[in-house]
Amino acid sequence: MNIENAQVQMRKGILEFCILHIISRGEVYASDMLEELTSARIMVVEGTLYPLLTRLKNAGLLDYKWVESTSGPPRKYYLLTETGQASLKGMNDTWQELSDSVNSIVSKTDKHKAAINGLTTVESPAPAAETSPDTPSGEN
Amino acid sequence: MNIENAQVQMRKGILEFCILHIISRGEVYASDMLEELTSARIMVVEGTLYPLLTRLKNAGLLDYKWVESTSGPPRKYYLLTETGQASLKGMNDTWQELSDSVNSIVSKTDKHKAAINGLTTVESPAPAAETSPDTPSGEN
DNA sequence: CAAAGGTACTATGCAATGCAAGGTACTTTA
DNA sequence: TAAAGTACCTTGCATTGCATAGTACCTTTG
Repeated sequence: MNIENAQVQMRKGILEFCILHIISRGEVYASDMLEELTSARIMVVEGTLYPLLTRLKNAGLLDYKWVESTSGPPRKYYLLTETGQASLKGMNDTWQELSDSVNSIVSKTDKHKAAINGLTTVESPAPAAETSPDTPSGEN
Repeated sequence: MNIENAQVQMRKGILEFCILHIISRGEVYASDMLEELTSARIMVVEGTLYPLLTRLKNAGLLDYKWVESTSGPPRKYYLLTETGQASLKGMNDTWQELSDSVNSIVSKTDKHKAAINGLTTVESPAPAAETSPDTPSGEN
């Protein structure tokens, strides 16, 4: 997949985790969540956030209350339910383990490159590998 | 989503990234990739890995060659194409930025909890929030 | 030599989430 | 009163990881 698509795919599961974190700090409405995601360089828009909030509400992880605004329509302020807090605890572990796993693989590659280059950190292109024609069975 | 599903969702995009890293170190076949994923605590099975390898091959990121085995059927040894190497470079940045984003959000929450608890690091349960009845419009 | 076991690989439909695009509704301003 | 700003909603689609069932080759055993 191309880089943009890779970014989309890598956000799956992550966005919910981030949202639960943001809401866990106290009641907050959608626009504030978007601001914080943007400042953390996770670029999402309302069309992504509202369906996610609805899904989390329906799954029992969130509750909300309407609050009148002094400058526009009323707003939904969200907070975590106890289910949501429990879910967030679990996802903390999930994220930590996944992140450790990925970083251990990445650092093995970096060490491998360092070893090949005699401890220099300059990356040199690997020699192009020859592709032999398929043998036992045809192209899949 | 529950924790197991969260793990599945969080792997989207990540698995390809890990596979590209593993293959970037030199030609390798599927069973070795599975071993390394397992040792990094990313538990996948053949039914997940082979379709991914096929997809990456079809996308031009990988090549393979058949190699006779001394103890079973022939094996496909995979290596990255130049496209695959370029893709991996891009995904390094994608992963790094996403990881930094998530960790910044997570650490903001931790600081918030520490502030609430008067700089102790012991987590205490947040008081359950009251949910008011819906007001301007019905339940979504 | 045939059957069984081990190993390697293939194919495919499904579940689930993030996304894009179009939309409604309330409040404020001109 | 209409336009602009703000807040929220809906829905179909793209994509990947997964589970399951399957094929095929090689080695070992009977």
